[in-house]
Amino acid sequence: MSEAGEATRARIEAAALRLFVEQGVDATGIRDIAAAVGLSDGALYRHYPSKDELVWRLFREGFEGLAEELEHLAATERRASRRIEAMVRGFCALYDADSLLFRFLLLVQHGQLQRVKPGMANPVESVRAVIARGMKEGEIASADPDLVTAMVMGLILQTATFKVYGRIAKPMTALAPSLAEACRRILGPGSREKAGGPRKIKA
Amino acid sequence: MSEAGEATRARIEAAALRLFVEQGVDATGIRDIAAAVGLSDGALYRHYPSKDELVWRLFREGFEGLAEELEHLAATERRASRRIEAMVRGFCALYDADSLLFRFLLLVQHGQLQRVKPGMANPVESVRAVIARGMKEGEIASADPDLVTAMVMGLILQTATFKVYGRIAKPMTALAPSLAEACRRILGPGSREKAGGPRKIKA
Amino acid sequence: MSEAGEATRARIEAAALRLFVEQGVDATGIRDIAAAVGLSDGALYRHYPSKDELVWRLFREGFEGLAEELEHLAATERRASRRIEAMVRGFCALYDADSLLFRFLLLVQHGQLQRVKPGMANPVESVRAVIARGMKEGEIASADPDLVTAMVMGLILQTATFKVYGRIAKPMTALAPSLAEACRRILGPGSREKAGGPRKIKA
Amino acid sequence: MSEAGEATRARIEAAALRLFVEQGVDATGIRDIAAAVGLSDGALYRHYPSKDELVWRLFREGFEGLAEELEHLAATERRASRRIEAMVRGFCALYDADSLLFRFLLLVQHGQLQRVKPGMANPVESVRAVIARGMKEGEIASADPDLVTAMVMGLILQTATFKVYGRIAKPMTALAPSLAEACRRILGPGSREKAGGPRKIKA
DNA sequence: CATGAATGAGGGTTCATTCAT
DNA sequence: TATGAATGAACCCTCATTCAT
Repeated sequence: MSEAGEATRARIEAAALRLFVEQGVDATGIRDIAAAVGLSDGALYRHYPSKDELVWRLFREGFEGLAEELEHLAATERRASRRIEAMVRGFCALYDADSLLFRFLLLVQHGQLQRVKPGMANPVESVRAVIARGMKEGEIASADPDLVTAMVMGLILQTATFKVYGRIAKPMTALAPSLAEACRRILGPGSREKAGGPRKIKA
Repeated sequence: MSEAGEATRARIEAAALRLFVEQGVDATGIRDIAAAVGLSDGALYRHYPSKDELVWRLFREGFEGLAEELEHLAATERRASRRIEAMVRGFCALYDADSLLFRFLLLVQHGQLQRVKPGMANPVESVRAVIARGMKEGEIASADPDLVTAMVMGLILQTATFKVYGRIAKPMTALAPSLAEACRRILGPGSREKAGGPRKIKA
Repeated sequence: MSEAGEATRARIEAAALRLFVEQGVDATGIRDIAAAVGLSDGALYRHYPSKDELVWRLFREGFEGLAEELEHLAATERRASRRIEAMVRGFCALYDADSLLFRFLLLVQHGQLQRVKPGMANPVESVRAVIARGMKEGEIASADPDLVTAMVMGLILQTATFKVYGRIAKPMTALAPSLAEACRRILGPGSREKAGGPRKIKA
Repeated sequence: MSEAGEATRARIEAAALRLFVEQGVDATGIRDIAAAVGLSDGALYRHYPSKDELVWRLFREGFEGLAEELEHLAATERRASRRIEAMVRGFCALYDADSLLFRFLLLVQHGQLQRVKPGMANPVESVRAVIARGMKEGEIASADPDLVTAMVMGLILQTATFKVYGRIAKPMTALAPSLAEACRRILGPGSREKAGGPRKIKA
């Protein structure tokens, strides 16, 4: 009972994710998903109360899962620069392992972000927390943490986006060192670093 | 006729842009736009052959207009680093002047980018061209130009996105110096620069 | 414009009323109505925002129209017994002229009555008002006006219902004198009437 | 099995009756009923072959049960006027004891009456038989028995309906004497009664 | 007996688009 | 040009019913 239900649910999620990414959410009908899974339309409603809810759950799982993974990654390191690097590498590995999920996240974020509640695990907050802490502890140059977070995330996400559109062919994992180095430069050395490095970004 | 037609068309575009950004493209009906302009539904078809076409024209105008503006900006400077800075400042100024347009571009890009033909003016190509040329001429550290383009653009675009969601309050113009500085760091010094700067990004 | 719209609306109402009575409201689809009018399904929504609203408007028009007619009828007479008689005769005439409307009212009342707002014209209130006034002015035997209203209305409505089911063949108009006489008996003589008549109903 | 089956069936009927009255038959799904009883949807089909059948059996049981009760009541008395009074009192007592059943009967009658076959016990026929016999035996004024039946029944049913809608607060039992008195007046004295009473209704 | 996943027809409704006026 | 009635396909969803477990 639970077994068959679970399996069906997983197949629905996989099919929905793929179709949403391939055709867009609005262009993908509940019937398309059902047909892809080999089910009738009505059957989907045993597993999800509505299409909106299906989209939201897919988004939420990926969104929160990513945040938790990033936080886990950050927790494995003690210095800010190493934390960032771990997160960058981790993200790249996740992307290569399941790019569909990230393309979906990228695709629907504008519609779903407003449903994200303050208490939820949130990758943006995860990154921001590492950066803000690094600034406070003097390992990262002081600056507006939101701006720096935006820049660091944009770096990564736009690279992933370029991959989606075929502008970049290499796997993200191969680019991880370069992305990490770019992050390092943007973050700059904190006050506790030895002098002589590049000046910080203030903003 | 042309005069009144032009004016009507401008009002349609303005209303459509606003509604598309506020509610999403699919959630905005032809009737919503017509009502916002004070027209009946059928009347819109005097000006645009279809909703898809309206979206595409809006996208294309903004997309090509941005590319042309960026190229114009780049042409005002002779050194790569100055070109980049001019483009960053120019983009920020444009964003502050008409953020709706950029939000629209950000919103619909995933659906429209595939319609962009090679010959069209393209902001990504504009940025990439400046970067590639800077590399060839030794003003920018050699690296994969696509990767560097992605990183530079991501920097800017994600910051703009953060603004959209209220994470960042300052106008983009105020952030332009910081964004330009970040770009400079990512691009690194070329082989013709004096030694002692940070190492280049290779990727 | 208005002309064609009005005409279509009238045809929709007539078809809907007939189908609702023939098959029941829930068993009648929007498509059935559209087909009966020779329209496509979507076209109905230019005239009515929803099926529920169509039902409600039909009910409301009939309900309020009946109330107004009854009040008009009552206003033509000065003595309570004559008022009642006028209302009974009037109702019977209306029924014979448009039995579909009354069958519809009878059919959907249980679902629509809760939407009736206190301020609305209401046939029950109209009848009750005449009865209550007759009691106050001593022309009708004092009793619980709600109970008496129920009895008087039930008299009439159940007769109409019997007609619907074919138990009674004669037109309501032919039965009006008998119905009026029955009402008279139920209402009884007021304190101002001469003695010797039947005793009043107290309840 | 029979024992548990019987109990389950009773719980299903009680839940169905309540939900049908509260929400309407069409608005009440098989799932609502199942959930109210603590069963799964499919399980109901062990007890009833279809929803229509469930509705019909509920109606039939109440309809025939009422007829039988009325006939039993009528059989306890020998004079027509006493018979009517007994039926009125009996109906009122039944209503107060199980108003849900009568509300259900009132609610679904328009849809179910056409399934009533001539041979079935039928409260309308029961009442009509008493009235017709009373006329034949000279205890009730001669008139169209169907009309008189309609009037008598309407008297009672509309009062019950008013109770449903809160227009009348007292229990039906308390109103029984008034209702009986009203019936007496409508029926009038037969030819065997002493002179001087009110004239008969002819119709 | 009971479960709950699945069916599939049908529900009301929306919407881009057309066209007579 | 502009209107708004009309189209018709497609949408998401509900629901009575069936059936393997």
